[in-house]
Amino acid sequence: MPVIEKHKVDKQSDLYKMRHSLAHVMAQAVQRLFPGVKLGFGPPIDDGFYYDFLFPAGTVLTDADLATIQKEMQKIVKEDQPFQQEELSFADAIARLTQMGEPHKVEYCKELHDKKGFDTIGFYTNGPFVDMCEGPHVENVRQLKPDQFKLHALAGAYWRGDERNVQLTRIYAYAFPSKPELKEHIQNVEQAKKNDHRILGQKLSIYSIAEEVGKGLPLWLPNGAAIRHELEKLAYEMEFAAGYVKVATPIITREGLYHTSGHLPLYAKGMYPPMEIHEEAEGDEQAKIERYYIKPMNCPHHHMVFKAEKRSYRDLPLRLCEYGYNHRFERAGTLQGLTRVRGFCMNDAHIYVTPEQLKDEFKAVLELHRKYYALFEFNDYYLRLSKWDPDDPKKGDKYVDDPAGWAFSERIVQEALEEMNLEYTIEPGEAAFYGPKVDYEFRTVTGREFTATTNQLDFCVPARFELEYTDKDGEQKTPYCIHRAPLGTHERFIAILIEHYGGAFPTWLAPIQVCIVPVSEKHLDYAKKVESLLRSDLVRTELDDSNNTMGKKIRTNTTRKIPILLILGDQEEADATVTIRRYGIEQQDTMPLDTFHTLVREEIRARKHVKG
RNA sequence: GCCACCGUAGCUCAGUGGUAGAGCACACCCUUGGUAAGGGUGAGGUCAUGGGUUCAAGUCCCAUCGGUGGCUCCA
Repeated sequence: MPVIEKHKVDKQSDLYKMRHSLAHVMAQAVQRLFPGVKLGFGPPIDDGFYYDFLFPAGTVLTDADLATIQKEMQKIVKEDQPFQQEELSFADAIARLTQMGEPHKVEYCKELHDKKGFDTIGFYTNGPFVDMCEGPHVENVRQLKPDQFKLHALAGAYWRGDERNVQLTRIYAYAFPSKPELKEHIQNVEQAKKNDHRILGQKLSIYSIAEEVGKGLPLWLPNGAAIRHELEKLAYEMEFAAGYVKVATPIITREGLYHTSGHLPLYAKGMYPPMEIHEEAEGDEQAKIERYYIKPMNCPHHHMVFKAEKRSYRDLPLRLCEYGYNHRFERAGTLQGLTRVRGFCMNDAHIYVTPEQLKDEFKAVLELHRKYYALFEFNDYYLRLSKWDPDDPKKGDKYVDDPAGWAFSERIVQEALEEMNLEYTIEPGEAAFYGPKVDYEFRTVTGREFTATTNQLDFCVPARFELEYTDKDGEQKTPYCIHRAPLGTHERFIAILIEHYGGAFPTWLAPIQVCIVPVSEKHLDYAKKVESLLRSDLVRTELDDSNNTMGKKIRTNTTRKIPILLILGDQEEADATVTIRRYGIEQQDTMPLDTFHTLVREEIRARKHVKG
């Protein structure tokens, strides 16, 4: 099955031409307002376009300048500027770009010629503006509308995305065929912000990040901890059924282990610096220093668990699982809510297998994903198969040098995907150091894409740890290892869940599952009876005994998105019934307390999602 | 880390150099209510932190800390 193409762009579409042309108009406007500015790239993107500029030294662009540039653009599109295309020989192109004083364009032009084999280079001219460009464009800037675009963001962007290069100033703009479509997009962006896990996470008291604790180190409030508990329970049940065994390993560890694993020194910058323990050795002036690191991953520890006992082929597959707490020193600027943090808890497992078991076991992992994702009703994600890049000149630093191992591993993983009938993209050069991987990619409501879970085939590290099992023939052999984390980390996964459900969780996952609303204080005794009945059955129940009117209590607990409200008044108390009001469902229902008790228990057990 | 913006009560925010404000939330009182906001009273702030300019700084300047968006969707 199908290897799918991501980001397929129709360059001949009117939308593409329009956005691309507007990018040129923006560059022209910027040149008018800031003489001496140098150009970077300026492509159309999903919701508009951007252009990168290098401003003359001392010029700092601020948000206020965006409005000015926008106005200048609106003037330009009213002028009569036809787009004219021409093809220049490579030598002429270089001469022209040099004369224009565009160093970045010269660099890219050379690359097009030297590496991509272009003989001629395209240029587009509209009015006084000339750009090296493959097009296509609209015929005349008059076809562009002054109200179809909006400059909205200013950002630093390194030339070619490499921080060793000069930093350019990027201006982002939205652009759509018409003003109403632009307006709609802006409204959608606003709406999406309301489902942002950072907003809902605070509103629903799920997590908090305190400056005093540290950036990227979230505190889980009781509501968030309840969700974590449910995910761990789910994982335990699924993994237990699939033959996994749970292990537990420490958070700090002596440095030697990370030399064995290869994390040191290669991955050191991604780890918190070591703790040093100074020990006076007896009769020795020299103090010994022992270094401990906080673990960034669980694999070395699981390998040590494997090694703790003599293993036989009869023990395999050995599936060691742990919700392990890891810390990584992520760059400050990349941290974001729960999706990018420095401390996280991973739904990790390492599966040790013989070569014969490898494919089936990898398929079983993919099957586990399928079950989880069906339960959560996820549909907005895609799979990515990451391979090594044998043509990469720096492959020696990036990948273990074992072409046969790569060929075998990649074949196994790809066959597993095919046999599971899954769609995926292929990303050459994105593999892990020790093997190919299959990642599940999600998008946040704010449009940022990230890896939710990763599954890797490791044909290398077990040997570094000298992991062995005794095979049927009595020989000592090294197992393959599958690293997998279908539920990712609590942090990212709960961020996904918050946005996926818009904070309105299914009952089993909801931090508060049932909230009891007594009609008046007279009904508190009955309400307490119902509360303790449900709580004794582990239903997360809360009683709203506040001195508020009923309407207010319903409003308050509805805005908390609690899945089930129980209304208890004279009627219910007299008949030993409850009146159920579900989140997002108009229709109310009154039923005997016993019936409700059974119903809610079953709904939670079966992890049903009752929707309106 | 780098670029831009931001930081005022638990939360959302107003306050453009001259005595720190509102709504929600919270506490207490009245109200004892039948399906999305009953009424009253009160408490709560070294205006992120530190330094500077000024007769005077939440407001202007600098630094630090923290947050938000962005840092190859490539002519």
